[in-house]
Amino acid sequence: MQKIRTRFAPSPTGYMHIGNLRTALYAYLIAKKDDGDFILRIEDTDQGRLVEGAVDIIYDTLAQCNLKHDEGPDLGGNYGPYVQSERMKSGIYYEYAHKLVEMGKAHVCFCKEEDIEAQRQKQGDSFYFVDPCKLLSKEEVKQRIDNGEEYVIRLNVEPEGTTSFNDEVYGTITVENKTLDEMVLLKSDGFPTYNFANVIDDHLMDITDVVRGNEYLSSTPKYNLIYEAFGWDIPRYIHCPPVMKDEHQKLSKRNGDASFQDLMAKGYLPQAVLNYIALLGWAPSEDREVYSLEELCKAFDVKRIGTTGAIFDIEKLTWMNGVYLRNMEIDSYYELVRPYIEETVGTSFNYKLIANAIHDRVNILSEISDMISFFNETSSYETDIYNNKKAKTDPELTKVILPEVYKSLESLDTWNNDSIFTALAAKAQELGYKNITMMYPLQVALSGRSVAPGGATAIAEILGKQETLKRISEAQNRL
RNA sequence: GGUCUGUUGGUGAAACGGUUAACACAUCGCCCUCUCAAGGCGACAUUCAUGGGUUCGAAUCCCAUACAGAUCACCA
Repeated sequence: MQKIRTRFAPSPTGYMHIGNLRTALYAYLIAKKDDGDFILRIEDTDQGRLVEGAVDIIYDTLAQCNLKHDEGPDLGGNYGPYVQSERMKSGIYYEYAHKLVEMGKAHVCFCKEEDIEAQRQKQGDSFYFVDPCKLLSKEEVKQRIDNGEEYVIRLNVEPEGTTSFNDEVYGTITVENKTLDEMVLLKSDGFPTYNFANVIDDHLMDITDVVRGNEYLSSTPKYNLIYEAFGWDIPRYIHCPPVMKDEHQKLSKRNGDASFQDLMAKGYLPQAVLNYIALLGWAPSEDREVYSLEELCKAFDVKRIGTTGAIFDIEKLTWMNGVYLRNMEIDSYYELVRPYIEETVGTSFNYKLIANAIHDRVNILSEISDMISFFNETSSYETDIYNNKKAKTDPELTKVILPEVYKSLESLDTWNNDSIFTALAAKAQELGYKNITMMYPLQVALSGRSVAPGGATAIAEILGKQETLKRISEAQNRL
């Protein structure tokens, strides 16, 4: 069997959007499932849209996601160059376009763009462009070119009959040829059109599976006409449904939607993002959702790609990110979280203890700061924060609880979560309270919050004996 | 407007003519519990856009309608 080769062919716009990343993921999975090659090709023929550093964003994203390409501008390979603007320099597109003319599959056209447009306006929907230049004799064409007249090369299309192709996800699609234009292959400035360059490159690079967004579904018959004109093999097509922002709009830069970079900045993990977007438009055959990249390679099946646009749900991504954080190997987790902890709390506390306290509570890294900021100092609060139904506490009761807590802790020699808890639980029993009645006021005294990450005793352990006692006294003074 | 494609709960989705229409997120309960989480348990679509067929039997097949998206460039 022929080796599978897929490609990711982004244009460097300086923004890796989620739909694009997913297309890259699918292309990668399709190749890797069968030990194929995944190729990166940069499509930068639109010089006007070129953005500084944009190519690096593409490299960085693929690297962060561990989507390793086998060939590309940075790695080289047997099918280079891998940057379209460089390929253009060798004149391949020009040559292939003219070859098609010689073969009688395309023709030179001198029509003015404005004239065609005017005609289109006049005739409306019934418009079908019949190119008078098709009838020109070879000699006349040559002469006009020699005279310096501008021209384009257009594909010949017979208006009769239909063209159909098979898409792996959408099935067989048939269109009438008369709806197909005699598309421009080579522009009057000598540059190829995107569609033409794409076909030439894919063929020259031996791409077996073309993976792209379903917005290309309508133009695929045109692509096939080019393949057929050359007598080339048509690749397998895998058109992916769009990733939507809501029912009506795709996720896009224009709408200010999150890019991959934005998600990273918010503290999402690349693996979680990848896992989540794999599930947008594709469903595994087993009842499972959490997959590593490797596992995705095995489980992925083109046949299970859906046909309808999927709305990007940040809440589910957030949940999944939390799953990744919780499932992480503990030392990696410490290292990952350490900078976030030290950034808001400094190095005066044991970062591992704090990391443990927030382990089950963090879904995205950017939440950490707010979660633990009270370790620096408690924010101001009203005394009615001590009113707690479940703990049956109120400010008055707190006035008697806090001194008891203080006394118990003051005499404690061993300072850790267990010893603190044991001492307070014993005290509670002695006084005839439920544990929570002792713990809740302590939590408030130490954190200034009604809700805190970790129990009161865990917080006390992290703060240390001295700071704990100090905060209890301060809290008493406020009452 | 022409052409192409699609339509299962708030969201992602499964189902390949016969099930009480999986599962996950979210939501809401309960349990656990020193708060909140995490974890456990449970609730949540009499119904698969609508209307017709075909069939003993339809979310699944066919046809119409509605709605949505894509595409109709010398842009990529």
